[in-house]
Amino acid sequence: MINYTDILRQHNLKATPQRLAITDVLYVQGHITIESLYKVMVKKFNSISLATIYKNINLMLENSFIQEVKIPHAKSVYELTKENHSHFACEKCGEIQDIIIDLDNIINEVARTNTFKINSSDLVLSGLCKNCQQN
Amino acid sequence: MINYTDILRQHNLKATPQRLAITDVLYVQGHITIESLYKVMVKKFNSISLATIYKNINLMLENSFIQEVKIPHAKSVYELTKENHSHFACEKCGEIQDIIIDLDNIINEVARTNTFKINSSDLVLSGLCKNCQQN
DNA sequence: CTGGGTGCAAAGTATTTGCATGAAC
DNA sequence: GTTCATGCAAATACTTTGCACCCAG
Repeated sequence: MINYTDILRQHNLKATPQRLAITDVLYVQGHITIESLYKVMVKKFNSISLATIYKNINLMLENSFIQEVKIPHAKSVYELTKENHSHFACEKCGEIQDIIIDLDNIINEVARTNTFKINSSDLVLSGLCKNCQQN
Repeated sequence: MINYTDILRQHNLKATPQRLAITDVLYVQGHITIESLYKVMVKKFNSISLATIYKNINLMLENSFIQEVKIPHAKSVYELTKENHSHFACEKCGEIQDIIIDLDNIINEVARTNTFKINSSDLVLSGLCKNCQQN
């Protein structure tokens, strides 16, 4: 388990056991829904409340400590903020994978042929993961 | 106003005035949230209920007659199904624009270097539209 | 000690469901 | 006439808020 105490403090968040556990879960799982996060957290803190989950997720989002990823036809997942990347979502099992895709050429091309200024891009590819192709 | 009666019937949906109005609004507006759609519909049918909006949106989604577009940091919008395209979302005024981007090369490249099979892609670019860059 | 965090309960918002009436076909 | 849609009200799901108590710093 990575020590996120200092990182939380840099984001002006007290390093409570609940928050350390949330960051640890995010680190280990990579991507997780609110519902699954709550289920995992209840195992560690049997009296934790959903309100605590929501409050912390929202604080961490405001801080850009984590990011929300909106998945077509599924619930949003949350992940620790890292360098730009895209996502693959398995339509059958729901697994989410990070994928590194260089979108710079595309974004530059779009910027050149349009009147708007692009600040960020969100790409989700959907399909079947290796396991789900076979079963 | 385009006549969507036959198209609705092809999707096994009765062509009620409410449904024709929803399709017309989607056609004219391009992209709309549930909330805005409801406000527009109330002007046309003063006793329409939100339940009718949701039931019809859900039916049309199941039919692939319309699509949901999930926008980062904003509410989902709905649009009539058309050929593959991506979206631009203005972070300031919320305007959504369709953009045609050829992602085939990228998707082929990703498919070649990964173990999953890709069925669809959802790309949303965010930034500032022409107007919002100036004001 | 002090300020912020947690957990509970209640409130608020979003969405779905059941059912009687009414309209499409 | 039959089937399905609408609109209302109630139910469910999801998320936020207020507050008393508690813990990190």
